[in-house]
Amino acid sequence: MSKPKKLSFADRLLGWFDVHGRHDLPWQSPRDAYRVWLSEVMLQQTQVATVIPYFDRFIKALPTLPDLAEADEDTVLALWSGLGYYRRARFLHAAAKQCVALHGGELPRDYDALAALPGIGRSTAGAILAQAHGLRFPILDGNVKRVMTRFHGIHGHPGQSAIEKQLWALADKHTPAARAADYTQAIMDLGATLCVRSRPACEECPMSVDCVAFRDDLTGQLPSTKPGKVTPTRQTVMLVLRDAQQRVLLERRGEQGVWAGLWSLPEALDSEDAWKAAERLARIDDARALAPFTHVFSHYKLKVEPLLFDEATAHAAIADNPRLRWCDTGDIAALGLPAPVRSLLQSL
DNA sequence: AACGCGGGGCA
DNA sequence: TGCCCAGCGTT
Repeated sequence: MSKPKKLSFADRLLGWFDVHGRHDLPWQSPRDAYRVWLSEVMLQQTQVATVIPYFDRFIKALPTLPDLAEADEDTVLALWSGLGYYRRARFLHAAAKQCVALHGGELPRDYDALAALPGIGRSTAGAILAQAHGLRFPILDGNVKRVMTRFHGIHGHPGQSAIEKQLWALADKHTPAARAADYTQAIMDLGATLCVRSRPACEECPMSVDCVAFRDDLTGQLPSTKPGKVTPTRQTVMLVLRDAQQRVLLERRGEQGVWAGLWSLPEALDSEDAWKAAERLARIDDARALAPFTHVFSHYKLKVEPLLFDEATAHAAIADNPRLRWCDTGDIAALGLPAPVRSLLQSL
């Protein structure tokens, strides 16, 4: 006796959808390509609840694709007003005109022709073909990405091309030949109502029995967040000139750029430059490298190599420079210093 | 205040 | 190819 065959991803999802899915969205009835297209473009940027009134208003004013093509741009933009991403409204308008000019006033049923229209990429083309015509095409919007990364336990930011490729393959694998329209709506509904970004409702989710993220308690880590931009690393040598009274020479930074206006240490590009710079500031004869450290800014990292010049004797000339001053510990406490510089000086 | 959203456009 | 952008909603 053979075991009962395990339900496929699509079958389980569709079973849930029939009971709990959304069946009364305005673009579901009547479900034509123009309405699906409009809803998809609006939904690229905005959630269902917000989209509905905009969709209703838009479709009432411009009920068919030729109506949109003939409308003037101001009308289209006015109907879009409040949704943001106005370039999409312009693409929508331009695509409608192209459909009138090239495709008999209808959206093409051919994937390549559809994806060639402005504002329609792979996912939107798939959604239109699946939802309006029941054709087996996958979609990969934010909902599907979230469901796939969690269900399969895919680590790595979905924006990375390798991850995205993997997600497309999984989205395609799970898309059934039968009920393609319902499946497309079902997976979006799952992502929008249960498999939400924070605090997903796994207890109610029909897919959790086979979901890797649920099994391994990873729903909080998946999908992986966008990695911080690879920040460039810059280097600097900070000069710690200390005189016989243990005072340190501080230099006020310029008004532009990082740490603007703060008191900091004189800097040099490298250790060779550091000697020259130090000799301009004081009479010195000995240097000792201190422990280097890296300071992280939002947009770059700064590797700091501090160089200590002890027993420095100030040149008379620098006394006249208001941007330079010899400070003892008490002075330093009262001045605005960048945190890493303060910390460096305290460690001396 | 930071992040995410699909697709287009640019290096 | 990878990256930046748009404008608003969500967290």
